[in-house]
Amino acid sequence: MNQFPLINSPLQTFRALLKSCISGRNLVSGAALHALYIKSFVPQSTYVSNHFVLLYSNCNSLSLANQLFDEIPHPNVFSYNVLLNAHARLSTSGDSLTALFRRIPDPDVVSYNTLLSAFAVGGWSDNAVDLFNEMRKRDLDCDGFTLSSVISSLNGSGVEQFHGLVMVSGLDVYVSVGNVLMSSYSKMGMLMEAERVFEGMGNEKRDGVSWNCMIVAYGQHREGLKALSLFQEMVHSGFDIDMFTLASLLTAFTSVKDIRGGAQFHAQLIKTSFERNSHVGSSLIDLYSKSREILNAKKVFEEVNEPDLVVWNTMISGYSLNGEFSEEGLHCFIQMQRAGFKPDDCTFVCAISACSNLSSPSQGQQLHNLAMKTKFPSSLIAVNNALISMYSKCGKLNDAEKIFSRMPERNTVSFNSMIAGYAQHGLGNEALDLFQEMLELKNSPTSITFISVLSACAHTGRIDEGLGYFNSMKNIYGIEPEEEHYSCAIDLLARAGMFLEAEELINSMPFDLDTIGWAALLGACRTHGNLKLGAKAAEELLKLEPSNAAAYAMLSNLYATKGKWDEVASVRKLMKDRGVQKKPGCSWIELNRKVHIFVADDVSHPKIKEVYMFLEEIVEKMKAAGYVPDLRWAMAKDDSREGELRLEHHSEKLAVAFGLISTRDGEPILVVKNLRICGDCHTAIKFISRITGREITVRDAHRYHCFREGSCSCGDYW
DNA sequence: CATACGTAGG
Repeated sequence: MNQFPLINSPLQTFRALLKSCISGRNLVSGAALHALYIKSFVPQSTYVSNHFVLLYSNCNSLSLANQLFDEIPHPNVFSYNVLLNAHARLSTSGDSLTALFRRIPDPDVVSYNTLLSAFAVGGWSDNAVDLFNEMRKRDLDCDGFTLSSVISSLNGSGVEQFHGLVMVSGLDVYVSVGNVLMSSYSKMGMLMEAERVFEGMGNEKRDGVSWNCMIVAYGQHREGLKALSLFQEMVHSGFDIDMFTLASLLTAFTSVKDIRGGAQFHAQLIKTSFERNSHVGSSLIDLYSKSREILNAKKVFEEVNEPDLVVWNTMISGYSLNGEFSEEGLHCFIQMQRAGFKPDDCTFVCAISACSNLSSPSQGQQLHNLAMKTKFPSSLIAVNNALISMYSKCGKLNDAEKIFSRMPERNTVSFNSMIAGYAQHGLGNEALDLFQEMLELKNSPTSITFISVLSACAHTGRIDEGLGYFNSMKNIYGIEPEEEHYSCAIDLLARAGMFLEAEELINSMPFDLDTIGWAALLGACRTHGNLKLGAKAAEELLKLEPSNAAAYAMLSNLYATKGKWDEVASVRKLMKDRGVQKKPGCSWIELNRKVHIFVADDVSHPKIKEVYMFLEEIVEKMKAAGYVPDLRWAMAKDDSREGELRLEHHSEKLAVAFGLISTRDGEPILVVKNLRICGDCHTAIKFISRITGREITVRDAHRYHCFREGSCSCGDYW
């Protein structure tokens, strides 16, 4: 029942009704009251008008709020503040907010706070700092709202100074200020300081958010157990759990890769009110995606009650993290828009990286165009970083460079992406030059930077330099080398034929070499004809991955190089006994937005006759130029026309031939292969590039090969 | 009458 006071004056009743419409976001009754108000003889007051602006703002109608504001005869600072808040919530442009703010004749602390919080949400930290300094210049007293917004906008930088300011001005009584200090310390990697703030608050000064912040902090520092026990303590102390608590705890499980723990916790949530919650849902989707359980992620996604933008973004990101589901990721991107959501910067980052996996430059280009038409609430930097990776992975290194050079602002990830692009394309010198530039510009390298740097050194044969960087990781930058870095270092040594040093490093490293490292060692042994170590590497690799067909192939190839045909046969038998199937190789090329796929000995493509004719002709020219088919790659024992034909019909040759006959003279082409390129094809395409004068890029499962005028960018290292 | 902290992603 409505409990309106009966004896009060009509005006009081009117105000009570209006307030109930505002808090209940009841646009229909509110608008009726508005009509009544205009028609009545009640004197129009700024106070009541402000309430109507608030009503329309709460009901998400910016245009009505604007319209009504313009009709207020004498707007006061409250009127402006309410309108400013409406704009902060419902519009995206930072400039228009500032313009509105500048129209306020005499802005008060709340005006400043409202704009500051909008800056914090939008990530415009420079604007926030400027505005904060302006406040202090005007001698306006800051309060807890001011500082929590400013500190939050800075993403942790300068947290110690602000902590000092908080203490001297006595603003530590505000819980939110303590909370944002904890988050900031955690973001800066200062877990101890965050804990100290949390301890200092004590249970009486904490709220639920304080606990949530601390759980998030433990997650950020890969302290899954501490996060879990803090959660239990929180429950014990009688604090209410909310969706943020649960989402943060799930994120902590994800950060320590504790899938079991996360899934167990998920099971406990089923049949609670949080089961279909969107915050919890997005954390679960992320947990399952990062554990390569994409089907479980999808299941959670389908069960979320009202998926919001974050949920959609997480799902798209999940698909592109699980590369083989990238197609689904793009599909999801389209469905999201059909469901009425406007993609934000994060959506584009995820969708663009799906295009990287698919090697689809045309879809990537489309997304690029679309992204450029969109005004993002936060900076473009992440989108540009994703575009750099996408264009390099799609073989369009020039476009990646264009993006990089035109970026108004770059961060470490930008450099990492561009350096990785150069390294993957075999442009070791360019990669290392950019690395130097990065250091000169005082961008700190990360562990990801060093993976590209080390592989660039390996491909350019810079052994000493590479080892120097490897050692500098820990000594200069305090970055502990991980499995991948050791694998790169092994690769570096082994490619140069320094097998003793490689073995020494393997024996002294703090963990076991991973599959990538053993594979690199095996590959190098094959190139250098090191039977003994190669056999050991193959053994170790097959212990870890008994069904790695490429490992058998490389080993049998190594034996074949040495003419050890009995061993070749026994490797093949072993493979057969274990039921290992060679993954069928396939190559594809995208022309005019259509993907053409070829497998070995293909007969299905409509133009296959022309393809074979072209190959027959060019092989004759190649032979005249000195090409000798390398039958070891045909799995054929002796010289035979059959083996030659089998080579001639490898999928990458078919795709290259099709690309050449379907494009204009001089146009570069890109072919993608699901496995590593075959050695004979590698030699053959070198010849083809010289004879046809074309630039042919092949992206295989491992790296890029850019063939130009008879040589390959990989320098025959692969 | 209005404003803050915490969930996804690069």
